[in-house]
Amino acid sequence: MIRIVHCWIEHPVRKLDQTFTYLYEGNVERGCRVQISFGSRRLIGFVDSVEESEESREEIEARFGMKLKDIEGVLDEESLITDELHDLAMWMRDETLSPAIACFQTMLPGKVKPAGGRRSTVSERWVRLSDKEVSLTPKQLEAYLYVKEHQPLTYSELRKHYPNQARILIEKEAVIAEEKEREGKALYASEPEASLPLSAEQQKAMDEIRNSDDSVFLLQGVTGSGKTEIYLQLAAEALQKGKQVLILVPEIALTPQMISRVRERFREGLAIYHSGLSDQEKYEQYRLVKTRQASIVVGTRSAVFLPFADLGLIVLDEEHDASYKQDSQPCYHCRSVAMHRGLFHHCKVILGSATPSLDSYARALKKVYHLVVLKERINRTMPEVTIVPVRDSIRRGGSYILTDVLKDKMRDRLQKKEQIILLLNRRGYSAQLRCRSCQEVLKCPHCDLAMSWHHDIRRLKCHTCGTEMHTPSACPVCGSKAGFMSYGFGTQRLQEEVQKEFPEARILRMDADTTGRKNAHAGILQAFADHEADILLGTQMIAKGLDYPDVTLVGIVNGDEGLSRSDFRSCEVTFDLLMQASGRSGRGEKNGEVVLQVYDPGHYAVQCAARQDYETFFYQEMKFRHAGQYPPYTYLAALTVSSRDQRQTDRLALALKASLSGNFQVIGVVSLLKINDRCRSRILLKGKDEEEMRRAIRRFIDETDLDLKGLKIDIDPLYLD
DNA sequence: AGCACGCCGACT
DNA sequence: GTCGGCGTGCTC
Repeated sequence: MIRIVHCWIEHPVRKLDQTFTYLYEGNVERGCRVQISFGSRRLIGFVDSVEESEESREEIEARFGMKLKDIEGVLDEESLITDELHDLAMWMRDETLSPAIACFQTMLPGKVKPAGGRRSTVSERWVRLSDKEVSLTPKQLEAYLYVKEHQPLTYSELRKHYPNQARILIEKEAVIAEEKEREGKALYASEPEASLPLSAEQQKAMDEIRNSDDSVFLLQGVTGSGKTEIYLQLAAEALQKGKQVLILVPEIALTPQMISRVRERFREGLAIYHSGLSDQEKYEQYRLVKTRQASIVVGTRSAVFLPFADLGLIVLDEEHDASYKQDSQPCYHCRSVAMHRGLFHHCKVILGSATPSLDSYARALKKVYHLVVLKERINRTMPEVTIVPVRDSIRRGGSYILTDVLKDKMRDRLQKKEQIILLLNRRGYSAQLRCRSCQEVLKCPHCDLAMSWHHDIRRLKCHTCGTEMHTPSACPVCGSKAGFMSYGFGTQRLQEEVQKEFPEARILRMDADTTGRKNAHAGILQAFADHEADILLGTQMIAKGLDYPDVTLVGIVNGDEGLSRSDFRSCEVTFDLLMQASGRSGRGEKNGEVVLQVYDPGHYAVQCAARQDYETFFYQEMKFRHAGQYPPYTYLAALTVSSRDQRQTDRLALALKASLSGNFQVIGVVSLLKINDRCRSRILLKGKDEEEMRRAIRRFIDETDLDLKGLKIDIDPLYLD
């Protein structure tokens, strides 16, 4: 018998996004990686399907009308993916219009990706008793009995207890040592904590979800209303039925509280999965899920692809968060994938947020999702919000960084020994430098964006590509040596200002510059939780999820800066940020307060956030979206072309525009800013029928003979600038 | 993407 | 006469 094997080729080229047929006489199944020769090169293939045939090789080749090569070797004994995940990859290929192999690569942990990555897995030495009788010294006998009691155990653990005996036991063959693939350990609570009592409102929400036959729920609960407890109690029920649970969070480093609450609650194994893990660690967590040693997973976007066999619940916390969308190929949205998997497993999917995305809330109002609302905070108090117009402060000769109102309130809280969070959504010291002579902003040599001055390292940084450099002695535009003026301010400058104003205060700064090291997030947050500082100051990364009972004042320094962006979602993003950040205040016994320093105090995003009024914001923003025919009233698809050469970029973009037509608008070509030395141009499709736009793009890809490298397709893009 | 094959200009 | 330019096209 011979096997006819159809494989995807490890090649990200669009033209090669098809299966190629090989022959193999040994055993191989769908979802294994295979070594093949392709043209003159040796590549890895990923098996899509296998046909068993009794025909001769010649008969098969005649049937296919071509000569077929043999598979040179099989890399995996068992399939890396379930049939469900295989279908999911195919669905993603359709949905995101990206090559199948790119979908498989996204789904699998680095170690077992079809392409790239170090293949070898880390192994570990394990010891167990042999059945050989040998004479031992008393100390050796003690070690021998230790193995007997604790086996199987690792060699390194035996060495820890019996450093001098371990090797001799193996030499005497009293115990056998063998190498095994290293396994991860699931986390458990040895003594699970009891559920917290639910408020009447929580109980009602819980019952509504539990007793409904709907599959997708939008749980909208104001910050501090106790959504997590509902997740945990629903999870407990699913686990009790022997099912698995997936809890998705936007960014793992910022949710230590979520992890510890999940870990302390259940006796079942917990796996943690996020992009900060090394390939080996990811692989271990993946194995934990596959072997069902872990029944519950807390993870970020990529965790949605773990090989669950029997999911009982999927939770997507902070469902509006932009990090659920991958902005490189395949540009998938974790929310859609989660719902797709929920459908397959017949399990409930809970989308949770205080500020649902407009798209989700609109769907909930249309009853596509089942809307469940929590209106009250557990402690029944909402923070008191003060809007402070920065212009007034400037007009009166005050600071444009810290207004007097904010300073007074900070002084008051510091005196009471309560904690303060200050949010400024910009890193660095100053935002930009301008030439004193020609007034041009100093830009990154690789991107069309302003360089930011970082005072601590006395260098300029590009926040987009990471380039660092010294201040040039002459202006690169006009050549003048007149020097530069700084404009705008970032977290470093804010820290300096606050320290000047409150010399006694202990300040922690948290932004991309102070959290570069692994686990630096956790360290800073822990220090703040332990009251090692009075003020936590940082970028938007401190706006999400944190829960510190002694924080009674949150100051948002440049609250509405986001409104000046040109993106159609900028109001929504700003509103979310203000709401989320305000929610960090007054979560404990003491009443909380929030100060919003803004330039446009009348803007509806600011006004609604100050009143914690999601509904009014929603309807206002929907009017704006309707007027501009933006999502959720229409669907968008962004096609971005990039290359080193502006002319080449334009050529492909224009060809794209010329050949795309259908019942949708084609907007552009728009030239975007250069990033990392790549010129970029974009075309935007806007229409009522998403599938029709996909069909048109697919047709173009199939029929064009242009070189499509550098083309990024993003169906339903989140940001346009 | 590679790496063939392929059809025209300047050299020993 | 040949060496080699990189244009076009294929890879089971």
